[in-house]
Amino acid sequence: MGDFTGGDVFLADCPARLAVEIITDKWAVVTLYGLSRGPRRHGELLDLIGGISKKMLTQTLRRLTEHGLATRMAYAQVPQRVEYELTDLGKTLMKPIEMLTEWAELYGADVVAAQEASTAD
Amino acid sequence: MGDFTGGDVFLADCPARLAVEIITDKWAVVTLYGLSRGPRRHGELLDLIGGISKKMLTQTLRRLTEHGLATRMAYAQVPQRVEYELTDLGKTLMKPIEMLTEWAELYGADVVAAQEASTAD
DNA sequence: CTGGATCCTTCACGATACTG
DNA sequence: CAGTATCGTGAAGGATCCAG
Repeated sequence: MGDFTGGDVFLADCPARLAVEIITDKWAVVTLYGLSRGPRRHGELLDLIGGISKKMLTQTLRRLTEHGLATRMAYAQVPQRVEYELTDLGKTLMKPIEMLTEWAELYGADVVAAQEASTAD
Repeated sequence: MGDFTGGDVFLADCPARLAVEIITDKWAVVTLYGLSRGPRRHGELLDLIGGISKKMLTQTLRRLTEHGLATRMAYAQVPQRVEYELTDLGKTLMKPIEMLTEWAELYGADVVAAQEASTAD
C-alpha cells in the first residue's frame, strides 16, 4: 500500500505496514479468532461470528488463505463440506491478537469512560 | 479472550470488540505510532505519515482524543500551534501494537511469499 | 498552521438469487 | 452446504475552499 517519502518512522514501507493491512481488515481478526480453537466449517464460522455476511466471510477466508494464514480443505461430499484451519503461520499471529484482547479487557472500561466523558461535554 | 468459553459468539459484546474497533481504524495504528516518540504537531504527523490526508488525520486524532488515548494541546499563538501526545492509556496500547510490528518483521516475508505463490496460479 | 465544511467519487458491504 | 454474481446503498476518503 504504500510508497512513502516519509521519514524514519514505520510508515515508509517497513513490514509493519503489512501487519496493519491484515489487522485492519474489518473481519480478519474476528475470523482468525473463530479459527483459533481448531478447524471450523464455513457455516460454523458464520454462526460463531455474529453479524458477518456469507459474502464477507468467504472473502475474508480467501484472503487469509492467500496470505498463508489459513488452509482450506474441501471434502467431496454431498452436502459439500469445507473446513478452514489456521496454519502454523496463522497461529503465530494469534499471540499479538491475544495481546490486543487482553489490552481491551484491562483498559476497555477506561476507553469507554473517556468516550462518554467527551461525548457528554 | 477470557470469555469465549465454548459456543459463545465472539462478536456479541465482549471487550475485545473494542480493541478491534480501535485497531481496525485504518489510520489509528499508524497515527499512534507517529505519536509514540513524543508530542507531535498536526503538520509533523502529516509529513510523518505519508499518504494520509489532512482530513483523515484530523478525524483520527479526534477519535484518539475522545477515546482517551491522546491529548490535544492548542497554544494560542500566531501561527497556531497544536500538539498531540499519547496519554498513559494510549501508551499502554503501544505494547500490543509493537507485538504486531514485531510479528510483521518476523513473518512478513512469509506472508508475502504465500501471497505471491497464490497469485501466480 | 490547524481544522471545519462541501462536494464528489469510489468501494465496501449487505441482500438476494442462482450454481454445483 | 459452499460459493458466485448482481445490484443498490451508504459510508469512507480525497480535493478544495473557507475561517480563526
